[in-house]
Amino acid sequence: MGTNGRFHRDIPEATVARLPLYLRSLISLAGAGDDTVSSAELATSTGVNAAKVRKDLSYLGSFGTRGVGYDVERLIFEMSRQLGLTTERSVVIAGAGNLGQALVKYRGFSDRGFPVAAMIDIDPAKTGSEISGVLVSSPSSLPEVVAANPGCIGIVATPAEVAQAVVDRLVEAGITSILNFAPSLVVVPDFVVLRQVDLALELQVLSFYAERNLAGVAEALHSID
Amino acid sequence: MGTNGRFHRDIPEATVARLPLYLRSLISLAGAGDDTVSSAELATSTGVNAAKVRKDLSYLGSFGTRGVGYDVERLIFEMSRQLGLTTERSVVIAGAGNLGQALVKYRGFSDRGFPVAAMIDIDPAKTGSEISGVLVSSPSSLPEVVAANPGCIGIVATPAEVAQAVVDRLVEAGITSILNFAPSLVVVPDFVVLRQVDLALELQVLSFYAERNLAGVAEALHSID
DNA sequence: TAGTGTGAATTTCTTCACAGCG
DNA sequence: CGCTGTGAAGAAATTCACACTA
Repeated sequence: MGTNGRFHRDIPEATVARLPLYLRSLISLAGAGDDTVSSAELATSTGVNAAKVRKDLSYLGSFGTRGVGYDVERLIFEMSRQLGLTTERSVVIAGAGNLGQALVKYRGFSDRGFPVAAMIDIDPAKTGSEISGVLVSSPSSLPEVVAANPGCIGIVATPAEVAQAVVDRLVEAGITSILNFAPSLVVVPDFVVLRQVDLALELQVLSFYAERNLAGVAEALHSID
Repeated sequence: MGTNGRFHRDIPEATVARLPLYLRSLISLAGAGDDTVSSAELATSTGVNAAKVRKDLSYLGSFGTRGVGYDVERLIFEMSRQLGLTTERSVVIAGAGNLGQALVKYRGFSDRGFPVAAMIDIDPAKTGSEISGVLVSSPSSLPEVVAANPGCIGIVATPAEVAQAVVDRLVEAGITSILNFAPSLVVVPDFVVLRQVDLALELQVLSFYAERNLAGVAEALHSID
């Protein structure tokens, strides 16, 4: 309600899902030396239409200058703040199978401010070893890991059958943000934030649109958009 | 328009994104020997509310029986048909780096009907080798690969900088469905269906909700939902 | 009677269009 | 003049609630 602008409450979900998109673009603009950007430019560089860009940005406050555009650095700052990216948040990957190993080796997380602090696996053949410089620990060491990485995000990269049990242990150990890659429903207490990513589901959705060639309709960002 | 039921046109996007969820659940129910299921049961097993389940299923046609529920096998059949899963669709992964290698080794795709037919990489040190039984070919062999796998889906697992160029080559080679894991905007012609999955973006969205602990609000299926 | 199918109400998201300001 | 910021219109998605029927 507060019209004060410093802290605009309740940013719509759809907008939140697009903020990282703008941020990505802004960082690249900043790298290219641009210091202002218009909603139209952000629109072409993100694939979101200009009116939507303006409305989305307006939820952060009024940081634009009429006739000019937005200050790139300022927007990066405000957006990072809203996204909670000012404090680095590390990641704990549960499951050192194919997907888990891939995710540790993948640069994408650490490059964008989410370093992998640890991996967890039940297999005693794996625990104690390092993958890509990250130690694989047994589930029993979860509480210590969480204590050493406050506010960390748990990533579930285990088979679907054990996903719920794994999530329960993560929550028990104090993790309150979870990204689940296992294709199964998991339930969490109210105070835990959960997101699901199902890679095969994406292929099935593609398959649907491929069948009828309604391209463009399917162009959506993961799941949300 | 057609009230005939055999082929309900224009299923809403939001519904399409949930069909794979129902399918996953139905397959597991079928495996457990259930032959009917109610919207309430599907609701609890997918995390979607019951009214939404019924509305979604109604887009496929009227396959339920009042007072009883839905026939599991029938629903699986109709849903698979709508999703275009009756003909197997293979996948070509562009980029044999960490993410690409992870995806080939990952069972999730082939287990759910999307076998990996080939990998493509420019690095001559990689081409010719096999990863997880899949041959890594050079980009020049793309046309043959596509010809050998009609209707295949292209997966882009390359660095962001080259994603657009890679997508262009895929399209040129005849691929019309693309799943892009590179965190960058890519543009495709109208007849090509594109979906984006940005893993770090998911973490950023989690970070947003973690910051304000508005849990539950964030519970959404990637992707889109 | 138990559970579907669906119009109608509601909420959320998108798009339009333009007043207002630098 | 150019571009933001935003009310208001419009579209899409969700939820309600209940008539209907196997």
